[in-house]
Amino acid sequence: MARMTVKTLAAALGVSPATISNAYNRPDQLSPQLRERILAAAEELGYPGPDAAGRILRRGRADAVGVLLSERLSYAFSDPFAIEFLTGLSEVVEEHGISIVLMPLARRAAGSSATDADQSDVTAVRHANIDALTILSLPADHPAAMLARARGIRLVTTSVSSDPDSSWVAIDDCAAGVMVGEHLASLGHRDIAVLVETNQPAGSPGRRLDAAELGYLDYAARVAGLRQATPGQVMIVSGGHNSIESGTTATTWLLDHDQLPTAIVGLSDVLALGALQALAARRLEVPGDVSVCGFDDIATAKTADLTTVHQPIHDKGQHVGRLLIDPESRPRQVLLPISFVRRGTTGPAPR
Amino acid sequence: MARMTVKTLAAALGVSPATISNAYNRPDQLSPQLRERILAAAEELGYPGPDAAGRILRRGRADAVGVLLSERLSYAFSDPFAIEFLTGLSEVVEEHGISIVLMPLARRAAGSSATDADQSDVTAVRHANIDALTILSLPADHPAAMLARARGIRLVTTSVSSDPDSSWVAIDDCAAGVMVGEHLASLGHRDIAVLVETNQPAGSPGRRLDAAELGYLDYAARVAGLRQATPGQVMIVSGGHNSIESGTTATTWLLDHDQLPTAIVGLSDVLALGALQALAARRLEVPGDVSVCGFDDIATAKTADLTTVHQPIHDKGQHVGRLLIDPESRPRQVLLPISFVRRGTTGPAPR
DNA sequence: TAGGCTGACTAGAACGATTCAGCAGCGGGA
DNA sequence: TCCCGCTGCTGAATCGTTCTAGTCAGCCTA
Repeated sequence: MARMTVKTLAAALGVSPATISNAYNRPDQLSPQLRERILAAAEELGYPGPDAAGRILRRGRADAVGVLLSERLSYAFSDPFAIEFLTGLSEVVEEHGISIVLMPLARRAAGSSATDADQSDVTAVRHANIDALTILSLPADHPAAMLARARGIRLVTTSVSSDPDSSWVAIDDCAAGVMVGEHLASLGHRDIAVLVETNQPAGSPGRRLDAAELGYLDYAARVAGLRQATPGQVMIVSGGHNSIESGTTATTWLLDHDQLPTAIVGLSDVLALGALQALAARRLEVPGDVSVCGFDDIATAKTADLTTVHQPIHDKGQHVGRLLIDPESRPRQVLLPISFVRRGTTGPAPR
Repeated sequence: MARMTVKTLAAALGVSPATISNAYNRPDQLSPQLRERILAAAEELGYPGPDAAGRILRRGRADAVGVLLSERLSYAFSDPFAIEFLTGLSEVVEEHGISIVLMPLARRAAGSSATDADQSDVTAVRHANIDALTILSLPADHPAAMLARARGIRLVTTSVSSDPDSSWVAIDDCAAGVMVGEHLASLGHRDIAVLVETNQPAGSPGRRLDAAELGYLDYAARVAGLRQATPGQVMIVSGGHNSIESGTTATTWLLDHDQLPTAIVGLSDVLALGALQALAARRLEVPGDVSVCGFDDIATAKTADLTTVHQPIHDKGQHVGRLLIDPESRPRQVLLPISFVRRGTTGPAPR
């Protein structure tokens, strides 16, 4: 038997396709008896209801929003920040029956392009059937974002932008950096290392970065703020993508290269937690020998007694969710409050 | 200016729409010069590439797989099992450039239906544009699963089924239950309480369930196995959906109703962890006063020194991922190994 | 009885792309 | 010289639905 469509079912029942459609989507447009008859026939003939693809094409709406988490989808799931963000986001969108599409951002096989960001393959967002998109931990001028804009997909980013036509929900990353910088400066730290994430594959060796290499980084403003508020030198190190493991790798690199500063700042809490692990493994006292500080205040930061900058991650997700499903397309900007949280991992710089 | 489509771009360039399509999808079908010319014109005229909806309708493939996690999407993110499963799943699918669609399962507003499961609204899976679907923590005969089958969507479930036409990746839940039962029996426990999840809203009060009420439960086999291997009585209690909080609620209910057994079995590790918290809050010794045991062996089970039944969650996600994207549609079944992990939360029954 | 209104249903045109069969034109082998 | 096959491109059909603009019969009102 041929595939059942709205047309074949209509033919079988001797009614118009439009009526079948109405039976499913607008019950008030036809008599209850006929509707019952149609639904019964659908059941009997095995018509599974309107096809999603056809429906979406015609209606011009997918009832789904996209989330681009980071270079590798699978990394995101081990990132408490991403999880908490997603929780807030999903609370809002699921309330409206909207689905969430998580898209991979494959690395292009042969990369002869100039910039780092260009290396990622955005076909997934090109082919994705979504009404709106949000990107996390990616700069607002990332190719994926540009493509979304070009495709006419509502875009909500998570970093401050001066463009009044863009929607975003963000914190003042520079101010956050300043908070940490001032705190460390007041404690006498003049030699600081910053742990950043890079989109290097897992297990990459630690390495030192030039400030210029930070361009691609979504959180570059944090480093800028830190630098601004700190009288001493700031070295930038990375151990790979955003994870505890990378924090450990980067910190171990510092230790192995005899570059141990008096304070280590993880650009995210997980990186800072990784630093704590590496230091513990080498029997170094925190904050006696080294101070450690993070950003974001994820749940485990509290457990680990990590000094950090709090931001309302869950709220952020909710706000983004609201903007994503908002039918009125006027761009909106939301700046969320942050606060410095002093805990036990920072102390006076050793002499 | 009118919206750019493949047709308008073709007209502007004086070529056929087919050629535009080929320029994007089959570069070998046209000369490199023309392809360049087309791509350049697209850039200049602001054509964002083929529209996703039209493309999907025509090709009959969405390049996306769906995941139905549980009653509430947002709950799933706080469930380490789901996260680990998703990690494995995403590793596989992102490798193929396939997106993951997380779908909500809204509760229907007015429920006059007979069964519990019927109460959930499956419109999300009806409208979802996906090639395959997997369901987690939901019985294989859940309406959502039935609908997926009817729609001709490949379905991969996570519980054993005798139907040779169905694909699944699962463990032997009954055997897992037996393992726990035998362990507890050998320690002299004759009075056991099982903590189960129900799809009740968050913050529901604890309550006792009849065995008959377990029908809807995906993990009913675990209870059956447990009962089978245990000589004593087994009481079933719930505090709501699968979460630490529910475990606490259910355990508190036991304490408040003077029904404290010698052993508490959480049907998942998070429920067991909740039990541990509730017991600690009441200053009860584990395993001195009460033994506690879980299922699944999530990462925190190890940290909490919780006795449990190990299953390869990450592998499970990977296997499901592979079956989801497998183009050859022959159904496949995968039974994963399990092992009992005795840790510190179980001990001899007190007299 | 004419005119207007309402409720129930329909015809047919989009929506935007992909794909298959096919058709020029051209170079080369026999 | 003839014919074959190849490259590069096109025309038209198709995917399955929804929506707009109706038609039509029946009923109420004046």
